[in-house]
Amino acid sequence: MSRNSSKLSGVLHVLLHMAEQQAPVTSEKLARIMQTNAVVIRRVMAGLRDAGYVRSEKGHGGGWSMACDPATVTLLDIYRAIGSPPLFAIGNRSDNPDCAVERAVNEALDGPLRQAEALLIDSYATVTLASLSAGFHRQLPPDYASHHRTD
Amino acid sequence: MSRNSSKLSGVLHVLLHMAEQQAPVTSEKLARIMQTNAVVIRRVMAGLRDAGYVRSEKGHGGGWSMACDPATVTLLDIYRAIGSPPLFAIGNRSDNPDCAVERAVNEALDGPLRQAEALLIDSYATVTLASLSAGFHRQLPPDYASHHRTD
DNA sequence: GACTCATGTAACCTATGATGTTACATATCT
DNA sequence: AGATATGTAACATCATAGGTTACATGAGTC
Repeated sequence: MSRNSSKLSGVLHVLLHMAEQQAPVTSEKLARIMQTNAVVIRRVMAGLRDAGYVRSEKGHGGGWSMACDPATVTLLDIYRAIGSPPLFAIGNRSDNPDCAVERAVNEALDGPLRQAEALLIDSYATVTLASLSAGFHRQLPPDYASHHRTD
Repeated sequence: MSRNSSKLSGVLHVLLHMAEQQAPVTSEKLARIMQTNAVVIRRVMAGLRDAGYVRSEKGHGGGWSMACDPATVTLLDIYRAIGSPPLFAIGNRSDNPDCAVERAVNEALDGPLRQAEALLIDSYATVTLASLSAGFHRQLPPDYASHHRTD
């Protein structure tokens, strides 16, 4: 794992796996795929459920399933659904500095940062879950499931 | 302080203050300006010294002083001198995933990330310390020192 | 030479955040 | 009733950044 974790990357991974399944998938199975804990899955999926992108059902035969059309949901939608976590590791030391020097530094750094943020947001807005799935099936046509036993 | 700290922002602040001074400035004074510890200052300045942008002198009258022409040193130079810390808070869960789904996700996220990185790097390469100083003097012409007593 | 001031650096402490884990309540299906 | 799942709080663990102390070294002052 790289040092800068990304809920986004993990959530997308989970979503694509779910989209491949007809029946609901349990947190346990998803956790096995993601090599993490079922509670962690539930935590991170809560945002998607509240946003209406997935559905969760309790009891026998329960689990997680898609509640949206992957062709109409973008990476930006997912990013927002998980709470729009910070994109950048760098930023200003202080948001409202008394020091004029610091204000000048902040201004110089902020412009590019804002541009880069807009670029990321715009890019993610143009990629749908369906196009991600397509890209995935292109590179591995036949038996996608060979890597993860989910049962 | 915002949650994502930035050595870069802090270092630039220090540099601009130093550039205003003729005589060397001690770590203690810089620490007071930055509201931190002298050891932290020395730690972060070590990279700049090794890169030759500043000089440090021991003993009486010692401290930190500029060893470069602010007109020729860019924010990118400084960024690299402090070790090119990660720019982004998001990234891939895994760099070499066995899972084809995860590879597809990574590819989709990586492109925009790379573009955004290039944008930041290019922007910072066009801003010199001198232009930062100029921007600062423009917004506060007369007595810049009123905020920070350094003696 | 003794004294003071300053950096250089290792070692340690502390706070924070991300993630993992346990425990238990609740809902659903057989 | 019993088995299966989610929902969630509470706690444990780990990594990182930042702060602090301690002490060695070098450079001026007297």
